[in-house]
Amino acid sequence: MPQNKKQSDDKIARFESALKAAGLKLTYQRLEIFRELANAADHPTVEILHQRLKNRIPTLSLDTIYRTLATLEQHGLITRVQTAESQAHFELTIPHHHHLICEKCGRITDFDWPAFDNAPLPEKVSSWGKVFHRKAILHGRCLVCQSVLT
Amino acid sequence: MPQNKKQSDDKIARFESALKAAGLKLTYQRLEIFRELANAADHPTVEILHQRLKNRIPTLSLDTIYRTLATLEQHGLITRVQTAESQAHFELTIPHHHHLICEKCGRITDFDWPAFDNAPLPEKVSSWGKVFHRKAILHGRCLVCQSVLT
DNA sequence: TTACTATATAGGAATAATTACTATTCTCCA
DNA sequence: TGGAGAATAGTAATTATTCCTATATAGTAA
Repeated sequence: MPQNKKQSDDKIARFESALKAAGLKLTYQRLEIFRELANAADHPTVEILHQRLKNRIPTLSLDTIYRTLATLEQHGLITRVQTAESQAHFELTIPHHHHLICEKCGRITDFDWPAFDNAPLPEKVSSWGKVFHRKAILHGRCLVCQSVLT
Repeated sequence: MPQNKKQSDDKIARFESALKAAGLKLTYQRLEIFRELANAADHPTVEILHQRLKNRIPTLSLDTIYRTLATLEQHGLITRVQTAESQAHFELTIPHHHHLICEKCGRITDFDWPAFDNAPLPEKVSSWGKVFHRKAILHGRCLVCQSVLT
């Protein structure tokens, strides 16, 4: 899959220049944490990222992941996903995408909804203030969990 | 405001019968925690509820609030609000309402958006599974925070 | 390259939010 | 009104996250 490889390289390249532009140092840890998140189809937690990365980087500390994610979030490179769980989930910053959340397994799936992105907002909203981002979150049960009892 | 008083009584009455129907005991603490949440215009955290209630109920423990909210959430009477903060926020369960979140002060404001509630979902969603609830979350800056520097 | 300086990391300690434990109290029903 | 089971208060424990500090590293300039 040369196309996916190419896209992945693009992300890394953009990441590297974004770090430089922000005056942040390009460290092995930051690169690998970002790469892991970029390749993850799910929306991993800090703990999960640590599990996945410590094979490659045995000395990687949890604190570094927390710090790195916080730094990258501040610079808009990654986004903290809102869930009702106690552990925070993360994803690359991708505009205009929305979330399906299975209330049984908790998995978060991305989907696009251009009609929602472009729909006019209700009047009350303009009297509240200025909106920068909009997000749709759908809760339900995924096909896998529908086929499971209870 | 006899109308608001009436609505509040209605909520309490429905709450009491919901507890009975669920086989849960009607305790002073549960009633007051629910009442406080029902009257709150904001979306309080456990800590805030505790602050507000301990005037009336000095011995009320944090654990009771945590336990009570968890119980009421399990029975669908209240809802845990998804935010990026570490502390959980709660509200009465009210179908078809959405959230405006100010990225400066963090305050959560409710709004209605019937056009969103009734909009057709993208095709991909039906191949994912079955959707029970949909929610729109708008991030931006409220008028008060717009008038503040930085 | 090499040396320097400021930033980043590892590892462990500390904090914050939430949940568990247990003796006591209270609700509900007979 | 009494008794059984559920709920609470107070505290201890756990979980998620952040802080602290000595060491290591990246980026820069000679």
